[in-house]
Amino acid sequence: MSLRIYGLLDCNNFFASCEKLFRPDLADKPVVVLSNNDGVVVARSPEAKQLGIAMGEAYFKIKRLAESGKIAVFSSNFSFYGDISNRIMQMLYRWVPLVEIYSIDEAFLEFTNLGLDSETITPLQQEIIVTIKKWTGIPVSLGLGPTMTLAKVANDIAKKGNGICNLMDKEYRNEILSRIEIGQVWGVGRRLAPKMVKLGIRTARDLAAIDPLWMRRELGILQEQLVRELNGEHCIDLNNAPSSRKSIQVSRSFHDTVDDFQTLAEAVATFAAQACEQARSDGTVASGIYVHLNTSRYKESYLSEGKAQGFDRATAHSPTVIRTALELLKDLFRQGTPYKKATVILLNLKDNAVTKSQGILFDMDNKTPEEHEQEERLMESVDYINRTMGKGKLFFCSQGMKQYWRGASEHRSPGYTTHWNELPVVKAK
DNA sequence: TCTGGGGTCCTAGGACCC
DNA sequence: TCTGGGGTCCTAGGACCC
Repeated sequence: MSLRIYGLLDCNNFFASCEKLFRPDLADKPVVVLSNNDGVVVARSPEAKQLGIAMGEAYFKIKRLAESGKIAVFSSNFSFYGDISNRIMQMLYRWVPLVEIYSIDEAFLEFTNLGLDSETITPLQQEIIVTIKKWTGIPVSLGLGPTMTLAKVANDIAKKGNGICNLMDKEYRNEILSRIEIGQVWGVGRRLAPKMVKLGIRTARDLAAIDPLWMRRELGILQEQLVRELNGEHCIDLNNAPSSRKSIQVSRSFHDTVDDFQTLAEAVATFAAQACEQARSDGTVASGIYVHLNTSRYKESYLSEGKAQGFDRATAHSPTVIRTALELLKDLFRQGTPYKKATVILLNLKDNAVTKSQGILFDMDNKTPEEHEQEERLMESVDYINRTMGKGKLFFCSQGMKQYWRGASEHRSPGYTTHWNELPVVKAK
């Protein structure tokens, strides 16, 4: 068994970098991207970071700066970012056969058994980040290590430096780990960090020095793995199978609180329909649905409750799912409550083809196979129309026309690469 | 003033079974 | 007084990630 080599590639300030792509005038200017509803900052260009704008800062706090033209502000434009992300992810297979797309802006790469040595690996790292920048315009960084956890650490270092870092060497690794605060380590969040500090673990190096079995008893199996991974012992494997997600979640915070049933029902119906559309496009069906409501987390009277319901037969049929969602909503709804957010989750998703083949045995919904067939064809037509005529052309009346719950998105950039009529235009002089 | 959205996995506890 | 010991399955909640 040869030593493993993992890489983590991460796009720098991804959303902000995307927004700069087709706006050369913003090349050296501070750019920030806002969350849904233009609520808070979710991405910042290096220039914006330098101005002291924090991640998660409320938009109203920097509105002045934006209006004076000191910073450029964008609402998030996920279909655009998703498209750029795809281009980058596809490129990675030029260099490695095994890729795990970890998030919209990150991927793990496996360099094991590619015949690389300490001489050849750095030039390859360099080639990857330079080529991606040249071909897509997005700056990326690439960290290497013998485990995925160490590749993550390496990436943190790479991002702060010249874009590459290699932690394969044990001595260098230990030196780096002693400079990484415990809360920075992948898998140590805001709850675990204080616990670890109490146990005297302040840096990643401290954590690596702990007896893994003791850690298992103290904090659990994941933390045991973490200790081993930091020591170069590989526990977590690349998951490069096509992702088969187990749930689909659609939720939104409302710009203003919502206290009437009708508005809430329209939102919940819309989320249910969106989730079903996603499931159908993945070829999956849900065994159940969960509806959740909550008021503002930051108010004293914080209320957060949800309810689940199974289906007689796993389904992605919008009308059925919407009906169930609205029944659950009726149960949950409390008159006079200022709701801030609603969530719909499709649970325990299964492959539609497999479910169908077993369907005859387990059907409990009293429908004939022909009726199921009909439902499916109807959904196919709806999806077809929405795909070709534009998203949301066809919808269910329970979703409502007014959709008061929808908030602001005032700074959305054009769909440069995803909408024909928003393509950038090259002007000839 | 405002304070995102979408996932995964583990753990603990109860029900139930042999 | 004593009133087994496991195992599985499910769910809710907590923790983490980006």
